[in-house]
Amino acid sequence: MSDKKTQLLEAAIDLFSKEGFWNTSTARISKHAKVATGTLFNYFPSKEALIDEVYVTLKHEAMDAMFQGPAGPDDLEALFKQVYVNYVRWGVANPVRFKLLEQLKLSDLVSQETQQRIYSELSDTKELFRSAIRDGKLVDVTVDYLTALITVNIETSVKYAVDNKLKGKALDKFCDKGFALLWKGITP
Amino acid sequence: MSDKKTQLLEAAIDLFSKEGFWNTSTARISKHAKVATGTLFNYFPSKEALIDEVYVTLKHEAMDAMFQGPAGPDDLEALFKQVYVNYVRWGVANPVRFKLLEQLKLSDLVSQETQQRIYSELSDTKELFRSAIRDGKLVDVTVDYLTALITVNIETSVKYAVDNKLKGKALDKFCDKGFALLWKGITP
Amino acid sequence: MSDKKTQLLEAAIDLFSKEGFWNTSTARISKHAKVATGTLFNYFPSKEALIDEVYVTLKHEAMDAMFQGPAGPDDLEALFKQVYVNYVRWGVANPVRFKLLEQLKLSDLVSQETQQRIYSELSDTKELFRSAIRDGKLVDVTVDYLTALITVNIETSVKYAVDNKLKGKALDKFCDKGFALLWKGITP
Amino acid sequence: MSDKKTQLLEAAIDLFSKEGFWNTSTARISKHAKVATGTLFNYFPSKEALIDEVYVTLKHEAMDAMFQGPAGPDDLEALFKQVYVNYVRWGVANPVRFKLLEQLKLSDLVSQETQQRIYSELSDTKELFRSAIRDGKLVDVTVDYLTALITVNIETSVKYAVDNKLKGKALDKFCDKGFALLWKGITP
DNA sequence: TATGAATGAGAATTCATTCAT
DNA sequence: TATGAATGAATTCTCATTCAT
Repeated sequence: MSDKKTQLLEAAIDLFSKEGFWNTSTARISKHAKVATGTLFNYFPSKEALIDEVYVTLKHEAMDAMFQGPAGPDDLEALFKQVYVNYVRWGVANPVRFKLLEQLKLSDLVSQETQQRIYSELSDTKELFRSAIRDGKLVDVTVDYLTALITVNIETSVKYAVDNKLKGKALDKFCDKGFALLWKGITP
Repeated sequence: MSDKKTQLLEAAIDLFSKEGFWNTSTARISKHAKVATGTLFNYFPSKEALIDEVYVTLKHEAMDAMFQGPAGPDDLEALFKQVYVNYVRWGVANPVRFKLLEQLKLSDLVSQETQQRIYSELSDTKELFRSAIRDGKLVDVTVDYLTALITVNIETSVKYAVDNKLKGKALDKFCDKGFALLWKGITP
Repeated sequence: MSDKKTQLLEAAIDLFSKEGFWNTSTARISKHAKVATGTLFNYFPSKEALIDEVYVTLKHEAMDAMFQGPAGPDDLEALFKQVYVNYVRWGVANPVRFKLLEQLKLSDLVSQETQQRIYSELSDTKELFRSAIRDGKLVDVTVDYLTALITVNIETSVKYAVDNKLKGKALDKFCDKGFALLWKGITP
Repeated sequence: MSDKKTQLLEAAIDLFSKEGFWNTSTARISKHAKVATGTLFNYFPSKEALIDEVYVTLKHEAMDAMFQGPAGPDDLEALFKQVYVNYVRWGVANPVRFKLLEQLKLSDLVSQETQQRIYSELSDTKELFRSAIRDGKLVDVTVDYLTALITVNIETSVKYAVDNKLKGKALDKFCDKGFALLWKGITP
């Protein structure tokens, strides 16, 4: 990715998280990225497109972080915990990016197409949920409802860890306890 | 509350939910409320103050709805379930207001003071949680974490019910199952 | 018509004729009219709408000037000459407005609707042409062609009189000769 | 003329006629001509210079078409008719170029120098008019006025033929009638 | 208290032109 | 000679807020 494009994305992330999307003009983003006002529009056709790309960038970073590690689909609990811990750790390590991602998700600023695109990248996970429910390994509610419940639980946990600046042993302990609680709540 | 003030708040709720906060100018709110542009500023010193008051209004409506019914602090499960069901019902009956409330909560548009004020009105509930944890009736995590988990679970449930337009028996059944899941997840 | 609206229209006419449409920004028009930049958009929803209204204003002025005088449809030649002379006189008296009108007509800047609206106000004249052709008082070509020929002849005559700053006796003489030429060209 | 220069001129003609001068950016012209944005400025020092050259190109094409054929200055009517018919035919065959030429003439976009240059190429014609007037073969008005009248008559005729898409016999007939009308109007 | 015309700073976006490669 | 990324001034239009009536 071009140098200037990266600069612009980073500047946008920085300013958006500090000041909010609507209080951050494209002019300020350009200035913060040390490029001319017109340059922004060489890389992003509109402010909306820039926001979309910020979202995709952060989402991919978060997903890359989450889906790391040795655990495979055979041991469901280990896999879930791995994702849980990975995400909490990423959030704690990148609080600005985490907060921004949360805000973007609910802001109506990301286009439908982009949200669909990201969503479709998670179809494997959804399939995993579906078969786990069918096999009686997870509680018997609709996939969508279960997915939503799990998602907000993890997000809330990350937010708590971030807000309380947990780290080291305390963070490990929090993860253990938090995941245990989640697992208890979603297994039959 | 003055007639015009109510008209303005209702017009704001209507337009905010239809078009979003940033696409709704004070001029359009005034027109929608059938008052002059200047009149809005007789009742609200600024657009931000109007948004704050919209938030307080909706939050109070939701809270009034939630904390209704016979159940008291003696039977914790019955009380929780009552709140759970009340909120889901309110959300299903007022999807526009529910959605708006959710958006406002995460938008950085409500001032810190207002959020604090609302939060402090919930101190009783928090106290209830605290003693329930101490008595071993709820899982042993911090009050803040538990409160957050319960809150997002309920919100997610309402959103699911709203999105799927559940009503009648199906809604009752969803509430039963959803609450059972929640209760299982937060009791030792 | 409101004071400010008139100021804006006059400022627009002045600047458009001096600098051209595309070199005249709305900001300069506002400043020239001694109102704030936003005020222009209280009276005209867009720059295009302003241009449209400038066109309508000038066109109506020109038409009001043309269709004055005692001659009626009974004496066709007298009527035509009256219009011819009226228009030449108006053009000579208002060279800036005349030039601007000519430019606007050919600039693609006036909306189709507005052109149609003006055109429809001339249906009487067209009807007069039609019946004169049918009665053998004018040469037998299509109404549209004849109208176009007469129009450009008059416009060319005005332009010549304007460019050469004819006035007084010289102007009268030019009108006599010019009209005689035109009349000779369009009568059988 | 260099290949790329021709491509650029043709691209400019194409886009100008489709979208207008002000809605056509140099970037789009370059892209349409399949050269880089900078290349345009290797051949034309500015957008204005490009427009000038478009004008000269089209004007020369039109003039080349007009002054063809066997008729000479001895038979004035035959010569005039030849020019008249040639121009109508060229306009009908090249409606896009004709329309563009008309627009350019009135747009203030062609520099004074260029207009002078073209004008001076027509001095022979003007001289022909002058002597014809002196010899009593054309009506006795100033050369400039007569030239202007004849010019707009022909242009109007071409426009009519173009707009009504005349061709074949209908076009021939129109030329005969139209020229007869013109000739009647400018001969004593 | 109600009105709504007026304000002017600020927003997103465009585009002719330059210049290092 | 050809390229096309970079520039930044300029443009149209918006809108929260004010204030004279």
